[in-house]
Parts: sequence; structure tokens; C-alpha cells
Amino acid sequence: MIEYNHLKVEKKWQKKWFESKIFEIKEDSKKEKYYCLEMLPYPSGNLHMGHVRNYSIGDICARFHRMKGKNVLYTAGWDAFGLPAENAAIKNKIHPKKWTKQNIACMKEQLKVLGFSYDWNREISTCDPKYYKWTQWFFIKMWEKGLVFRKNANVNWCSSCQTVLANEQILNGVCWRCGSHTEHRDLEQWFIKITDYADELLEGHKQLGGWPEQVLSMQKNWIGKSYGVEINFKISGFCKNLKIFTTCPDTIFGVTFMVVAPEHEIINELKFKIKNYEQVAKYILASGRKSNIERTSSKEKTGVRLEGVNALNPATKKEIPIFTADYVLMGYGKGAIMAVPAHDQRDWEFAKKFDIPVIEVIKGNNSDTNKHAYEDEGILVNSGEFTGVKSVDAFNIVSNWIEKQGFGKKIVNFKLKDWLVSRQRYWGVPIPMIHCDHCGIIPVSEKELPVLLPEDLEFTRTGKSPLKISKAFVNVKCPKCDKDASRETDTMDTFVDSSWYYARYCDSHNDNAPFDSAKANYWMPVNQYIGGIEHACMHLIYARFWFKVMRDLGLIKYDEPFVNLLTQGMVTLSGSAMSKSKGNVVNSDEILIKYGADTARLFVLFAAPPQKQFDWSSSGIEGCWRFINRVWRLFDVVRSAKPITITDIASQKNKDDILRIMHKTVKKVTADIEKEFQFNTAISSIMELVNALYSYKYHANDDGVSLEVYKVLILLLAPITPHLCEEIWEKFGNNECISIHAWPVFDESVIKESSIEIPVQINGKLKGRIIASVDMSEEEVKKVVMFDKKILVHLKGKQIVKFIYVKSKIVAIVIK
RNA sequence: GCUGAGGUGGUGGAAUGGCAGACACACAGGUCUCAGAAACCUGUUCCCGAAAGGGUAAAUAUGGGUUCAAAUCCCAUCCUCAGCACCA
Repeated sequence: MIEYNHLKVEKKWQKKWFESKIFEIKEDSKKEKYYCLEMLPYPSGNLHMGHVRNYSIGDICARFHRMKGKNVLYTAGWDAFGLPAENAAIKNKIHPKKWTKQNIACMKEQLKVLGFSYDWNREISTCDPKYYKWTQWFFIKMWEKGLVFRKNANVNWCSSCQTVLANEQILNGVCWRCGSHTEHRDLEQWFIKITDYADELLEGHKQLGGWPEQVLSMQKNWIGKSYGVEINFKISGFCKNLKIFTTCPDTIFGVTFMVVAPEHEIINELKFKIKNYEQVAKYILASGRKSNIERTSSKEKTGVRLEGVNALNPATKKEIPIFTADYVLMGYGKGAIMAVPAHDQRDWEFAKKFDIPVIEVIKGNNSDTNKHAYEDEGILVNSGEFTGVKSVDAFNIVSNWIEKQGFGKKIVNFKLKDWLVSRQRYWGVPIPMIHCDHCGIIPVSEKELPVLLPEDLEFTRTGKSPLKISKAFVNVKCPKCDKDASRETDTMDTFVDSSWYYARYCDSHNDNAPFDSAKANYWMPVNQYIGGIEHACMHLIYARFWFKVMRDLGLIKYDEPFVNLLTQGMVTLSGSAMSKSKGNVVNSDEILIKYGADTARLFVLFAAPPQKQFDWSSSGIEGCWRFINRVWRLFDVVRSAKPITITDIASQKNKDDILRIMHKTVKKVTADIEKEFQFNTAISSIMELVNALYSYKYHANDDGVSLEVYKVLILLLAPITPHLCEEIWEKFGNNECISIHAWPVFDESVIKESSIEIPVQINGKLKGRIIASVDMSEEEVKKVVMFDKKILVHLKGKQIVKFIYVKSKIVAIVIK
């Protein structure tokens, strides 16, 4: 047989698959459906090894279930709007659309070269007006349902570029383009009321048994439901109260100061009373340059007292100072806290720095609030009438008292914030709204959709949104009163685009609706969703939310979009995530040319279990390449009279051995792919089968066992290295593609062995092994052990305290 | 800082309470060859030993605990990674 030529073989089969349309799929009520989905990629330009890993996992799942006889939906598309295209436009003077299209073309070519079994007929791109028409349609539906609203929110602002900056465009507190200090600025922006679904998003976790526990746990903490009390603190000499939220109302007697976030409106309202306003304003400006992470993670707490302003502790009736400090965030609770330094470490550190009294109100076993905040349970002290109450009971007792006194009420609070969806940028879905001086905000009428993104615009270096400059875009007539009005120029967050694409795949070309409900109800929910762990919270919560909205619009009948989730670990390069912006990307091109798609796929899956982070190293890829050639050469071996491998007699396999190993391998590979996604161990057991087949004695001399085992081997390998397997399959004279051939089955009775080797431990140390038959009783096993010379040496002159036999696993003897 | 993962030979990893290191990589030695490549064979955690074999207290980040038995369960500490809401 000639040497394996991956370039020729891979091209041949990719062409055959394409021409025969075997991966193009339709609804078929007679067949069980299987929807396999990978997270929508951003077309950055090149496929890197992280992509290769993600899609290899997906393709194997799709191919495996196809061979299992299911009707498999598996396709691809592009999350094509976003900041990098705009950055490229500014830097290289290339239109975002052109840049994006080029990247898509390039990446699509690479996906094809990898031999993924996508139904390309269903491909979508979120920047295609045919797609974003429906993104806009959903936005209007949500507006009609009251799920879209406007409010002021903070943005990063560069005053020299006169533009809003993304977090990523700020490097060490300065603008990426001009290097000047950034600041915060309030803008009226568009929000989606995801918090209306907060409870259901939590409850829905019960239906997500096929999700990793860690992701559910991360989402739970992200949604952050907590029960607490909203309390109004009086400010001396001021008409308005300071509202706070606390989950520990039982510590109210220990409140010795208050902290408001630097963005809190009350600072401005109290301006006339604050004696050191200049100092406060300076602090606010400085904290505006920090990110939330910097603010909350700095070890040294900072802040400024609002001199001349005091609040009143409603429990102790004592006056307490008010500070502003950036460790309190505007986005959580009320943006203000009652600080209890004795029982919150952050407050404790702040109190120590500013010399504020620490009053212990919960006494625990080892509590010493002079040294550290005490955050555990205990007995209330220094708490007036509540002194002596157990802290576990105090939440209810004290919060009832607060409600009765009339200065607070029990509420449920969520960490989850409403979704800020507007962006002051060009390359995104235009928000389909019109501002009319007479009628207010009016949605664009459905028949006018999509609101097209104008393309013939100048990309200047000033950073101003081209949409704002385009008169043709901005100036419109009000749909209601027909007077002059202006079009909204904000575009949508790209997370919006990727919140419903999985439903569009069910019916990608529909011009009359986002998708046909019957089709979506056939394919949805997604059986297997695959993507990076970094999306555990944001994308996976947004998509779940959007799906529930689609359900409430009557478009779909299920509650959850993704039944099973596999979160793959990142492919990193020397420890940090591969990303184009960081410039640490390993492209797939070189590997594909040198070794081919099958080797690349085999290698990324063999290198590590999919959930684990994988630090890139190409060492080992040679071994995968050798393995593929070894499988290829086996074709001749199984048909020849002699094995080519010269091995010592002991390791040679006979007919029973080889059949048992084969059935075992089928069982192991099936379970590894189907249940555990342990492709690395599936591959190593296939390698073991190959090794066994090389050391099989008979091959062509023995009634075709060798051929039978080899064919099963090729079937097992088909989802992983499909090109190689198709080629070998064809050599056997099969006309039908292996890609749609039935998956092999195994026979448990062949796997079962009658006698096995059992290790013997004495006092926890391995001292020998015995051969026993599987169905022996403990007594019988003991007899065998007691006749074993090696074991007896250790037992001589000792007393057996305990004899343990774990069936078919181990013998453990305890001696004195 | 908060939340969630992870730490096993020279390397990737296997083993989820029962033989630590499967399967590979790398390395070393060998067969074939004029030679090389390829292919094939043998060895390879560490320590002692030429080997057979041994380790009564070697070894799964570190220290402690539970158990006949711990990489696996519990507690504490250290380190690495991911996410933290305008990167996608």
C-alpha cells in the first residue's frame, strides 16, 4: 500500500461530503433529533488552536450521534459585529464590513479544511441585515412588553477624543488612542429588564442537570439573590434619607459610619453642606479612573469623609459620619452601605484607617474584634433589647422590629443588574427607535425593518460615531405624527446578537419571521452546547433570558435553550489565554499543511481532557501523526499472512484476547464520548487496540477475525479522524460513506473474564497478587491467599486482626 | 478583593476511596541500512542494586486529620488560571 497522503485524501473527502450534501439536514419526525452547537465565533481573522479544540469536540459529538442514527443539526455562523472591526477601521482605514467579510471568508476556508461536518446551508452572520432585521424586531417586541427602558448610566469617556471608550480601550487608566486620562460620564442609555427574569433564571437551574455544577454555581452567585432589609438613615439637617441595603440587619447597633459610592447622587445634593467638597470632588474624579475590579481589590482602602454631614443610627440614636469610598459600588444594592466594622472585614479595615470606633455586637467563641472583624454566628451584645438573642434568629427578630419602627422594610435583592445594551458605536445593530419631540420615543414600524446600517461613511480618527454624523441616517419623519424626528444612533451590544442565533439555525433563511415555530420546536432545545468556560455567566445568562422571552412571545414551547453544556478549558500560550489583541495566537495553518486535519483534531483532543485548560505545546503532535500512519499500514497487515511486528511470545495476542479487547474498546470509547467527553482516554484505548492488533498472531490465517476487529477500529476512529477512516472504508469496497454508517456495538459477555488478578495489601502496603475466579466467595479467596508463598512470608508469626475482601478488587489484611 | 476551577514523573496526562504514573511525548540503547530518514524492538517516577530484587518511614503543592486503605474525603496554608457586567 502506498504511503498515506493526507493532503490528497482530506481534500478528496471534503469534496465528496460537499457534493453529496450528506451533512445537509431537514426535519424528520421519524428520527430522533440531536442538536449539537458550538458557541458562535467572533471572526477575528484566523482560526487558532482554541477554535480547533472547540469545533473538534463539537464535530466528534455530531459525527458520533449521526452514526448512532440520529437526525443531527450541526452548523456554523459568525458573531460578526463588534469592536475589533471598528478598531481595525480606525487603525488601517478599512471599512468594518470589508474587514469582517474578509475574516469570515478566511476562517470559513480553515473550517472546511478541518473537515467539520457542518450543514453550511444554514450558515448565518449577525451583521447580515437578514439576520439583524430580527434582532431589531425582538428589540421592539421587548419595548412593547415593557422590557426595554432608558436610564442614566456611566460610561468611560475620553474628553480629548470626544468618545465613549470600552473597558478594553483603556490601558492603565488612559485612552488607547491618545493616551489622555479617561473619566466617567453619565449618558441616557438603553436597558433590557433582565431582572424581571432573575428568579426564573435561578429556578431554571433545576432543569439543567446536564450542566457542570461549577457553571450553575457561578451563575447562582452572579444572579446573587439575597434576602435583606432596606433601611432609611436620617441625615441631620437634611430633608432626604440615605437609603441602604443590608443582609445583616441584626448588626444595626454596630453601625458606626456610612459609606456612599463616589457616583452616589446624594453627594451632589449635599454639596452645599459638605465643607470639604473640593477634596471630595477630587476623590470622585480619581475613582472614575479606576475599574470596578481595581476599586474592590485594592488592599489599601481609600475614602474621604463628607465633613459637616452626619447620619443618625436609628437603633442607637447616635450621630455617625458619612464617607465616600470607592470600595462601595453604585451597581449593587443602593450604592450606599451601613458600615459595621466589627463584623465586616472591609469596613473594619476602613474603620482602622480612619480611626472610627468598632463596636462589637455579635460575640462568638473566638471573636476578637480588636484584631479582626468577626463574620460568623454568635450571641448579640451591645444591642439594646436584643442583647442575648442568637444571631441566627436575630435576622427575623430585628428586621421585624425595623419594619414596625417604620424606618425600613424587608426586600429581596439581586446582584444581577439590568442589561445595558446600548453602545455608542458604529459596527453593531442599529437600535430601531425614533426620537420625536412631539410623540416621544417611537419604535420603527415592523414593515420598515431592518434599519440598515449606512455603509458609505467616513471613518475618521476622531472616534465620533459615524452614525451621528450621517444626516441621511439621523433625519427621519416620526412614524406617528410624520413631523421631523431623529433616529436613535446607538447600536446594540453584540451579546444581543448571540442571544438568539441558536434558534435562527433551525430556520436560517426565513424572511417572514425570526424562525418558524414548528421547526424550532422540532430542533430545540440544543442537546449539546459547547464553549469556553469564560462565558459561564454573561453569554449563558443572556441567552437563557432571551429564550424565555421568546417563549413568552409564543415563539417556542420550551423553558431552557441548552440541555447539556460542555465548558471547554481555554487553550493558553505560556499561561495566558490566546487572543488576537494580545498577539499570543497559534494559528492552525502550519499544522494543517504539515500534518493535516485528522492529526490536528486527534492531537488537540488527545493532549488533555476538554474541560481542562491546555497550555499549548506542539510536542506530541508527531506521535499523533505516527499513530495515523500506523492505522493506515494496518490495512495491509490484517490482510497479510504474518504480523509485521516481532514481539516476544508473552505479549502476542490470540483470537480470544483480540476479540475481548475489541469489545472492551467499543464499550470504553462509546461511554467516553457519549457520557464523559473524555476524548483523550477514548483515543488512548483506541491506541491500545491498535497495539494489540499489531501483536495479534494470525491475521489473514484466522477466519477473518483480524479484519473484523480492524473494521470496528476504523468505525471507532471515524468521528475523530474522518478523512483517514473514509479512505480506508472505501478501500474495503464500501460505497456508503463511513460518516453515516452505524456505530459498532459491544457484547458484555465477551468482555467478562473468568479469572482475574487481585492485589493483596498487608497493613496498607501492596505485598503480592493472587489469581482468583470472579465468583469466588470471601472464604475461598482467603484460602487462596493463605496458600500464597509470598504472602505467607509476611504473615509468619503475626496475628491476623482483620481480613477484608472487596469483590474483584482487592484483598486487605491487617496484622499485629 | 469577590466568585469558580486547578496543582500527579523530564513533558501532556491516567487513576474519583482499593495495584499511583494507563496511553503518548521526550530521552537512552538496539534491529534494518553504504548512510540517513522511516519502521520496528527494549528500557525509562525517585533512591539502593550489575541484576534478581528491595524501599521496615520515598513519592500525587505544603502541613494536619478521617479510614484496614487517601491523588481521591475533611481542615488549614501556599501557588496558578478564569470571570467580575462596554473584549467577545
